[in-house]
Amino acid sequence: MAEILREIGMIARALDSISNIEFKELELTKGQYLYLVRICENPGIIQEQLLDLIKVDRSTATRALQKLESHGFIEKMGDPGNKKIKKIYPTEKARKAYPFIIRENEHSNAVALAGFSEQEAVEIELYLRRIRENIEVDFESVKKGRKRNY
Amino acid sequence: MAEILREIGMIARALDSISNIEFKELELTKGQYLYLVRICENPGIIQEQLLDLIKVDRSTATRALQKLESHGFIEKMGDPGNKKIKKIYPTEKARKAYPFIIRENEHSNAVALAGFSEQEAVEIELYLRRIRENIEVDFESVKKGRKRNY
DNA sequence: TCATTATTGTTGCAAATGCAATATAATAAA
DNA sequence: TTTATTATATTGCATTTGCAACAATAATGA
Repeated sequence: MAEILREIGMIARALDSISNIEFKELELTKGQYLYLVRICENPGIIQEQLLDLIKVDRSTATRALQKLESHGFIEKMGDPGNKKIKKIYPTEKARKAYPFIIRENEHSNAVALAGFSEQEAVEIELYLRRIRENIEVDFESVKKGRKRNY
Repeated sequence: MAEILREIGMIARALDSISNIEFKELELTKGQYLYLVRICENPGIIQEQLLDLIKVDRSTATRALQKLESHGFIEKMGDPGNKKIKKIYPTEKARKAYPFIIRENEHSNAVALAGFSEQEAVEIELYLRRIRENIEVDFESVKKGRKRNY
């Protein structure tokens, strides 16, 4: 069987590291850009849905969002219809930062896919989506404490 | 242009999270399995080469290796011919843990590639290798402080 | 209805992470 | 040879990370 875990890990760590370094000039610290882009694209999203888009621990998200809020990037609003949830909205400051993040990400994406034909790029995107869909099932269940057998 | 960064990030975080949870029964804490497998497969490797195989910060690696050593998983030995480097070797304890890690990783790999034909699996492995080779150039240079233009 | 379970969110604490600065040895350059 | 530069490894410090435990509301079921 082809081995893809290590390559994916290397790529993800390298890309994340690059982004974290480059986003310091936006006064975003480690990991925050992940939340910021998704909140800008999904204003009113709640934390639990955000977890799904990012695949990170609940508590990590709570803390990251607290920091984003205290630094004026987002606002959390309670919902009168459902007191359990808090809807998250980007501030003007976040919307200002957004294009820079996207531009950086697009650049990294282009670097990553250098030498790929349009055809190949589409193909790998589809492959990755399938892999993500495959693995998120186990992620959910292991996070909930279920044991896998192997 | 196809967008692959987010999928890769989600997959990597999910897989890493699963592994970290599952390797607690080996008394390995977050991230340590990464180093352990590579040291078992490359006995005598030095930290600097390990960074290259993993894509992580120097200082993070130092600390992870210190912990692995203090917990009896590895040994670091100075080289008489080159006093700058320290060769890293797995202990018996590490070699005992190794097969479990591999088995878990192979399982995750199989889950990730569920529904892929042999042909597709090979194809994505090659794609990922190309992407990793593309991105590691930027990783090295950004880590060294060079600014990218975009 | 009322009890049980699931969902959503937060905190305590211990640990990992990573930038910046440092140290030391090896190599290159002057 | 002496100086400058590069390679390798470590540490200080501030921060993020994440399991476990908790809290509060909502949804389900008996």
